[in-house]
Amino acid sequence: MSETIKERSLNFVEEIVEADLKSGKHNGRLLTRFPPEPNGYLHIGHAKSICLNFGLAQKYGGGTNLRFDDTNPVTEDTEYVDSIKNDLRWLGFSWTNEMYASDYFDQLFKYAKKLITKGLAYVDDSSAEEMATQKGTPNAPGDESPYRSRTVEENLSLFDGMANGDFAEGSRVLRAKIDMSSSNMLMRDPIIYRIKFAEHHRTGNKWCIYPMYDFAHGQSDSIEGITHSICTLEFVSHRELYDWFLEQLEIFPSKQYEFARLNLTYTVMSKRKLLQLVNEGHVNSWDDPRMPTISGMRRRGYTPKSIVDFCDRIGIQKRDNLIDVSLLEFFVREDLNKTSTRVMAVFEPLKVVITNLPDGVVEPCSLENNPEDLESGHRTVNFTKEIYIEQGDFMKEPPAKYFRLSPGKMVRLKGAYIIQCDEAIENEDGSIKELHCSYIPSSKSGADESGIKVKGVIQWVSATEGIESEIRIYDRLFKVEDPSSEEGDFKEYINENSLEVLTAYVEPSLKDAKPGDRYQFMRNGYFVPDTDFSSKKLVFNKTVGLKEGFKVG
RNA sequence: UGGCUUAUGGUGUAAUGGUAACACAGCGGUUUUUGGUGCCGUUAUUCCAGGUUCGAGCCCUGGUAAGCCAACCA
Repeated sequence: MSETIKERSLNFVEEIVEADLKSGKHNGRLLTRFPPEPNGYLHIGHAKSICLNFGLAQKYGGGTNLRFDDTNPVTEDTEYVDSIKNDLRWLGFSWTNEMYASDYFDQLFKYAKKLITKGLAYVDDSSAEEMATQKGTPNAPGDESPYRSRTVEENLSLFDGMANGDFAEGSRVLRAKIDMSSSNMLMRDPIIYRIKFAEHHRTGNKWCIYPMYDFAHGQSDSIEGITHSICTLEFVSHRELYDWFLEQLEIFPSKQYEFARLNLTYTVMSKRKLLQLVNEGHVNSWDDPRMPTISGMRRRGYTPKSIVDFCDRIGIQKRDNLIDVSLLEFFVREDLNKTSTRVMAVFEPLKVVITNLPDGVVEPCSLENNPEDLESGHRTVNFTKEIYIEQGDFMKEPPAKYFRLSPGKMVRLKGAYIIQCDEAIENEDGSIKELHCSYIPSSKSGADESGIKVKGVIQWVSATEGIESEIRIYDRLFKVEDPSSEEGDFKEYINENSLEVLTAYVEPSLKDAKPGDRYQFMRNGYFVPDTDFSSKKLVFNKTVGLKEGFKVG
């Protein structure tokens, strides 16, 4: 094979990085950052950003800081810090430094004073409503605040007063003095500090004033020496302000670049909406397997590799996108197909009596653990006189090309024998009660001398040795592709039937399943032990189904 | 009556002035002791109108459409 692997083309951020590296900017140093606010759990959209930021550093020999953007104590909590770090590690990334915007509160306070001293910031006593009016609209310029012309000395003293707790929450703010008629609303004297008598998860009660995002993020980047500060598209108009602060403060000129956030079909991706789903009980928790959170996907059975591969494939761009969830499912199937142990489970049992197998006989059968992995070995499953098969694997009057069981027809029981259906015993209502079949003794799997060729191979579970297990099957959370763009509230489009719980018979080996084990229930799908799993009560989550070929009806 | 950003098959991503390609999805075939996997094949694409050029998805002009911006959120 002499195929030349075509070099993967660069996305626009990589092009910028390569150009900067080539031109010797920052002496070839590269430092990115992943800046979550600790007010919610990470989701698949964050994974895109994580793969970009950490991936860039890995590819070009730089570093990535994990920085918690914790400037709003009202919504933030250490619980979220821990979950974010846990998710990041699980995805397989390690950060250069663990940082907190709150570590810079002292420095930020000094920066604010510097701005005041330069005549570029002032304390404003206007109410929120008054300031909103002053702001104007995107189509009309704003008006200057009556407090805009306070002296440097007065501003300095008032700002100290704010920090000392002399003023009531909401009574005063510090604003940058820029341009009330700018076409960019963010440049119309943005608020940079507000009073909040709230306990911060790290600084406790040290502060009662907290910087706004725009007065914290760029400066934090600058303090850390971040070379490429990558964020999502809604921050494009913040860039002008970002640059303005760093320039006026005369500090390290980090640069901001923006890419389009990820949207996935049949789900929502904003933390606000996900929080609503949790708080209003539409799902059970942040790590509910239906959630697009990293923790939910982990519990659902997604692998880190499948998520990283997905992020790699969707690329980085500036246009809005809505990615088909089937692409995500492709990557998890691709990974799980190679790595998961094959086992047998029956969800809708139909009893089969093997009439020519004597009572009490137990016939050990050897089954491959994974045909895709020759190292995975074999296990023994016992064949007994009474077994269960899937109801759908028998039809009294089968359609054309139906390869499973029907009166007089044969199928192979996976890893065991070929059986023939001799008689279907019916209940009074005409439904099938059980099947009487005979097995072909010379057809044992691996030693088949019968010469019989059958097209159908089905899974089965011994009725005497199989064990019961709870199975949780998940469907898409929403009934429409893009709930956020539909009329009305997104919650009107919730799929009420996204969770189905049933009881199945599974082969005995699953009693020893452990968290993190991954299984393919043959001819069905991929399943993982849930966090509720115990050897006394087996609980499996369905990650994703196998691709379906032939469909009856 | 503004500013900014974007526009390539059904979905997503390439093509960096020179044959519009790759993945997913779909469809068909083949292999198979999973109707899975693998392998092979196949359908379908440059928002519109002008312009520059030997040549335009790419450059220019003008439209159109979509997204973002008026939180003491990030």
